[in-house]
Amino acid sequence: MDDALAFSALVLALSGQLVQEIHARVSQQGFEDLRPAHGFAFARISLGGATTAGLAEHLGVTKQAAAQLVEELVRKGYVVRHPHPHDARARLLALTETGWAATRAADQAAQTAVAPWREALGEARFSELVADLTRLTSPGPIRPAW
Amino acid sequence: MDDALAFSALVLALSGQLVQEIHARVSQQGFEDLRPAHGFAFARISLGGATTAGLAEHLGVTKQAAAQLVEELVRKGYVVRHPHPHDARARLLALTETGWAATRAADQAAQTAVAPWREALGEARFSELVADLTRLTSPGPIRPAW
DNA sequence: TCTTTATAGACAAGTAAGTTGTCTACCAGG
DNA sequence: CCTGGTAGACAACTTACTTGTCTATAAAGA
Repeated sequence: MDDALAFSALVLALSGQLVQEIHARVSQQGFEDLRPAHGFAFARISLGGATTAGLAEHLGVTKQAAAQLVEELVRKGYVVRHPHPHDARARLLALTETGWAATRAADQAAQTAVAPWREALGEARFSELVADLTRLTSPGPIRPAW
Repeated sequence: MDDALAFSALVLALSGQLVQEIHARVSQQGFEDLRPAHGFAFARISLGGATTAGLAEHLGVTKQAAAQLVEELVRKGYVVRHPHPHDARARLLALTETGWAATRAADQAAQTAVAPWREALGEARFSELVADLTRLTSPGPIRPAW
């Protein structure tokens, strides 16, 4: 077979489509100043205990880039910096209520975007696919495709 | 269920992984001055009849961006511009022998990158998945995820 | 045939989101 | 208490685009 490139292109197209769809719905809910990358920052920050440097590693960017992103999110009111209890150099990141609202909006948008796949595959095959994805996809930084 | 965001993240991670793996192998074959985006340009140009403006539409970028990309590929010896037989404004794009060699390398790299999926799913389920992808993924411009 | 409108591509400048490089303040292990 | 490592800030630079404008050519209608 030689549909390997086609398969890759399709997966890339699908991921782009999901990202775009989620982003569009989140924007529509009033969060127009957020970009797709912000969602992955929110996901990390919402777990608690995140610092700028930790976020940088999670996102696979330099800490300078992460610092810029955090600064932007703070300025826009989605994130606050708290003093770190055990390290005077570091700041603990946390979501504001607005940040949580955006996170909930993204979650709902993702459900809607993924719904066609759930339907098309059926719940069983969908779960299998998720399992395969979890197994075969090496856990790495969350980054745009290139 | 609320694994919709997780599913999206996994698909994104997978596409990034495929792109990176293909890119790495192509680089290793001696094409170190190519980026992932170039591959999609090659794919369009190899079909024949491509112009800069047509390429721009295919890639989902402005024609200025496409012109820069073409200029770069010409400078690096992967692409040549021929006069268009019926339109004195346009130039027909074509791959050089080096361009074809890079295309073949990418194809082979994709096979290798996709092989684990073929094995894990089995040929039948893999084909089903490709069919589902083809059906559910709206044909759009080939772009990085964001 | 002439005029209008659209298109291919070039040239120039601006922008977004990263990068490298350097610095200070603070931490932790010997 | 010194020495090497880390968190984050500040600055300059780079890349891969963008918008805006221009000329030459094409195509279609009066």
